[in-house]
Amino acid sequence: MTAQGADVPEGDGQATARTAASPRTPDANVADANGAAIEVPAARERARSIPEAAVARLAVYLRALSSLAEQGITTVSSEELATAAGVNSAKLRKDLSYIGSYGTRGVGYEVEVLIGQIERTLGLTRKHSVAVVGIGNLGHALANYGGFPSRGFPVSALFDLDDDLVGVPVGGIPVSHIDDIVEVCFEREVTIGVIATPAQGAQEVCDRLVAGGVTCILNFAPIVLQVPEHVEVRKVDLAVEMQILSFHVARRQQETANAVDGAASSDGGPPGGGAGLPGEIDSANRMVERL
Amino acid sequence: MTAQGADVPEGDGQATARTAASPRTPDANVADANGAAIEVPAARERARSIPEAAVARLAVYLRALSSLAEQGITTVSSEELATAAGVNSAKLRKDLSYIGSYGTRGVGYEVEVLIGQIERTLGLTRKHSVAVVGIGNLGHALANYGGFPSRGFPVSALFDLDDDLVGVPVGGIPVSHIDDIVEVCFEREVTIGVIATPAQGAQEVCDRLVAGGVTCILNFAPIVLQVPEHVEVRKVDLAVEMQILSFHVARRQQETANAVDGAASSDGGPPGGGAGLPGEIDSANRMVERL
DNA sequence: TAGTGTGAATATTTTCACAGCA
DNA sequence: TGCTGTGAAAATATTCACACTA
Repeated sequence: MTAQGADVPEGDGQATARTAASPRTPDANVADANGAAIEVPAARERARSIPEAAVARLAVYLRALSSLAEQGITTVSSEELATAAGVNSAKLRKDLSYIGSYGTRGVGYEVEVLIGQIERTLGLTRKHSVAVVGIGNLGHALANYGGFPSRGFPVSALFDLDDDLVGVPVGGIPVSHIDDIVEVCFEREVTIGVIATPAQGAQEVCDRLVAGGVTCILNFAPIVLQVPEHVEVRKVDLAVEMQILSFHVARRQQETANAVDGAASSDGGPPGGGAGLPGEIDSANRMVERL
Repeated sequence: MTAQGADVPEGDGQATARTAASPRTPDANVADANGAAIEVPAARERARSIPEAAVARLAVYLRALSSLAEQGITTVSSEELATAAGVNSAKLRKDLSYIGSYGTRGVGYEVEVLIGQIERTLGLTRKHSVAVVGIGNLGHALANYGGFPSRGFPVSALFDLDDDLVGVPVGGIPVSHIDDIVEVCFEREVTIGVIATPAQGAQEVCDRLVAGGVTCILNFAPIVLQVPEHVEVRKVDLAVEMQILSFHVARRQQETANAVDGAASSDGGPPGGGAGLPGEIDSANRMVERL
């Protein structure tokens, strides 16, 4: 969850994305909105919301569906769509059930309908202005990226610290100075901030984005950002991804080793005391900083 | 909800796409009946039983620890480290318990020791050659990235389709042609392949990487890769991340709206047939393709 | 005394499996 | 007949809370 999900220690908020549970029952849960909303912290009412994990998958389904639509396909079964999305059909059906019942028994789903419903659920029927901070290699990549999704997530602001970069248009948009984040974000109604700066400045940048009214942040910097409750942060961490892959390689090798020898083996872990190769990982951790 | 916690998804949340993952898992550990694994299992057995989610977090702890080490701090309590990593201490302790008991009651953990143990667990005591395929904006960013982690994950090969690019050194390494993936990967013993190509060519590239002996793939292309059982795929999908953020914005707005009005619930779904704005999302789905 | 390590209690996700409808 | 929608069971993951010890 890629990660990302939310780990919420306790607080937890009351998510309320009407699930359209039972076809009928127009309000039903509106009731708890009463008590829950006011009952302070411990009010872990958790109305029936869409599971975090399911939300992430909905985006994947959406892509698969778009692809199908492009191919002119108008109907799909859960089985087919599941395959295209890389999940099993039971999970797919369950996920879709969270947003309502838009399938036809014995037939499947109408591609266009499903696309529309998922878009609605994900809030994609509205535009989300994006600001990219840190126009280094990655920032350039993001900014240049064909004007970003021509629609849906228009990049409307770029920021960097470097004076030589300020004013220079990247991907069609002139770079502004970091000092103007608050002002510019308000002006252009930026909703999503993408932090592609080195770790050092990230928190500061984050604070400014928040001050500028940004409520969603996609963080590429290798640090844990501190943000107020109402701000949502998702982190993309290349180093972590690589390390997870590394773990799997290691595990696999171990398995093989286990299977093969079975005896001999000098005990797990590398020789030497316990400090492994600290220096090695150190650089790995810095890996993304200048990405 | 927590904002912040975004990182470290639970289960899957974020980006893992284990394409051919067989939901199977017969009787995983249960130790291989036949001896062999009874003395050593400490590390081995343990390794395979670490929850996916915990593995991802270990990488995060590692970074926090490295940071502490740099500051000259030699000891940390679970509370402190947890804060630095953005999780709660209970979870952190549980995670650490998966790799062994390296703390001192009443005191905390020795930074260096923990670093060493986590590195070992993640298999970071060995180098993992990386190949980047698709030297577009993102590919450049990855390749240029200071030679990638000077150690740990050296980029040892770059590939692209463009003849004008072949031979040109990027980040110090000359770009090879995609047709030579298999050969070069074997030659340079590439373990991790990073796919930064448009969606179209991704599967093909993936197949070649696998043929070249690559067992881990980090996929930036917006498609679900088909791979054999023994290959591990992790997916980083910008479009998905953005859409998840979008979802949270939408949910939040709904909550506010709900709280305010509270009546007049027009029931789910936009009027009309229900197709939403297909065109809009379409572009969003293509968003990453040329990243 | 302060803080780890962990069994047990919860909470969340995933899978099953099947009733019910087009 | 074929496939969706979903309770309910099973599997995972997260939190609690506390015994235990350096």
